[in-house]
Amino acid sequence: MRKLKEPATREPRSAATERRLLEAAGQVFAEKGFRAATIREISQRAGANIAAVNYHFGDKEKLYAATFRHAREACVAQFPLRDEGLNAGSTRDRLGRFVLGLFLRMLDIGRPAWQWQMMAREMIEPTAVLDEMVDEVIRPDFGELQKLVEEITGLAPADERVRRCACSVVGQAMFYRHSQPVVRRLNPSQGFERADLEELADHVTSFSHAALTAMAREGSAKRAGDRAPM
Amino acid sequence: MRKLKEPATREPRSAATERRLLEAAGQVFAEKGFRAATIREISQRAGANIAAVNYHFGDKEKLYAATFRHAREACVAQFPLRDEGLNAGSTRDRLGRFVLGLFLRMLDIGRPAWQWQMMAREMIEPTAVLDEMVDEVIRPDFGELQKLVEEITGLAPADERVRRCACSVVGQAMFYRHSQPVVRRLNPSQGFERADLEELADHVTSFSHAALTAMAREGSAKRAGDRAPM
DNA sequence: GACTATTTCAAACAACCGTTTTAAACTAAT
DNA sequence: ATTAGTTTAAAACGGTTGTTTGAAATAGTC
Repeated sequence: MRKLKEPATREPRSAATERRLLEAAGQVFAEKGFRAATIREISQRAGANIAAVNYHFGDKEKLYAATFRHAREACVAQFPLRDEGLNAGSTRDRLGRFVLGLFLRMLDIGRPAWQWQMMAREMIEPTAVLDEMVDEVIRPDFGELQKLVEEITGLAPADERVRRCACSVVGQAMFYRHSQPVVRRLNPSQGFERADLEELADHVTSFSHAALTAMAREGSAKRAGDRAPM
Repeated sequence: MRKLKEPATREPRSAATERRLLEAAGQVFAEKGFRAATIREISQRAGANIAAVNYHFGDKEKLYAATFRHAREACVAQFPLRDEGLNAGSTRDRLGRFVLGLFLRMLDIGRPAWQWQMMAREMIEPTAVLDEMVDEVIRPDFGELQKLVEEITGLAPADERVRRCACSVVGQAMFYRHSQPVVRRLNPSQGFERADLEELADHVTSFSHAALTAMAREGSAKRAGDRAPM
């Protein structure tokens, strides 16, 4: 049935078409969505035969899962949010780097543009690949942000306000991705080049930092008082 | 060809099926998306014939546009964000009412649940109905929020920070709608009942109000200085 | 009550989808 | 060169889609 020997030297033929297939599938899935995307168009863009998808990936769903995983790994590798070097500096600097990383992941023009479009589609019709992404990327990154919020506010880890503040930070950045068509219509002069993203990240950072430090003041007043952390 | 007289007394037969068709179409479009939704299922749920859609609305796209418009008008009528009575109280109270209104529009269980799912789809593949909604609903509501931000911060209307702050407020609330699958996975205990929405709105309000008042202090320091409002 | 316009119904149409099939082309080791 | 194994190619198969058709049923008017 299958080949038993695995030379593992290099994969010259089939691996190349698989890569072209993944690349084309990412673009088409992002543009059209899973249902509207056709294997015929994907194969055509990849310069492969119609049967190539079923031969290399089994069926359309498995191609979709493989494409999503491929995109996620490329994106995370390009813009890491948790790294040893990211723990240096003041809490304000660390927050700024986290927010800028979010913006670059989501909106940096160039290679991974269509990946977040697939992510947006998963928000509407979640499949198994979303669970995978939450477990392996989003939850750890979100935990890192929560720790940062705890440091700035002095709130206890179990305090629900920590999670809500982290949601507030992420939500501000996410808005420019998931509501981009509205943003572009409300403010056509808003650009999304690298410099624009740095400006937006700066705003979100100072906005959030101001809110967090204010919560630190009021939180410390309450912490000694009636509400006991769980 | 067509009827020339228009009695306009009442439309007993065809209007009823049109309404049932719109209702069913909203649910199916939200669940499956435009492409995956089938006229057969819509007609079946509405208790109408397969040809009814093409007879009453022309084709599938026109049914989609009509459905979106129908949903938008119902939602805006139920939760107005700009009203004479909403201008009373402190700026903090007005901000709180605006944010709570946003949450109720987006997440209040019951009737208009699927409408925002259609909105989310428009964010991915914008059509002409999005332009219509931006012009008639979003831009006026957003302008109201901008005026509120100007009052709290004391910034000039032309200052870009006003728009960015308004985006920060809206983005926090929008996060719980457009990233709801992620929120539910990150925090399964997060509820979306009326009481939960009020809690979330309270958090977003105080978070934003703190950031805005902080910006008011630093803004007034700068306003006397180098940067002149345009 | 007959006549006309409007609405509903069942059936069929052409087009497109994902998938399968079968054979040809290619690679690489004997 | 031959042979086995892997990859590509073209064509066809069911199945589903939006839309159209033409007749039956219903409403309103003289």
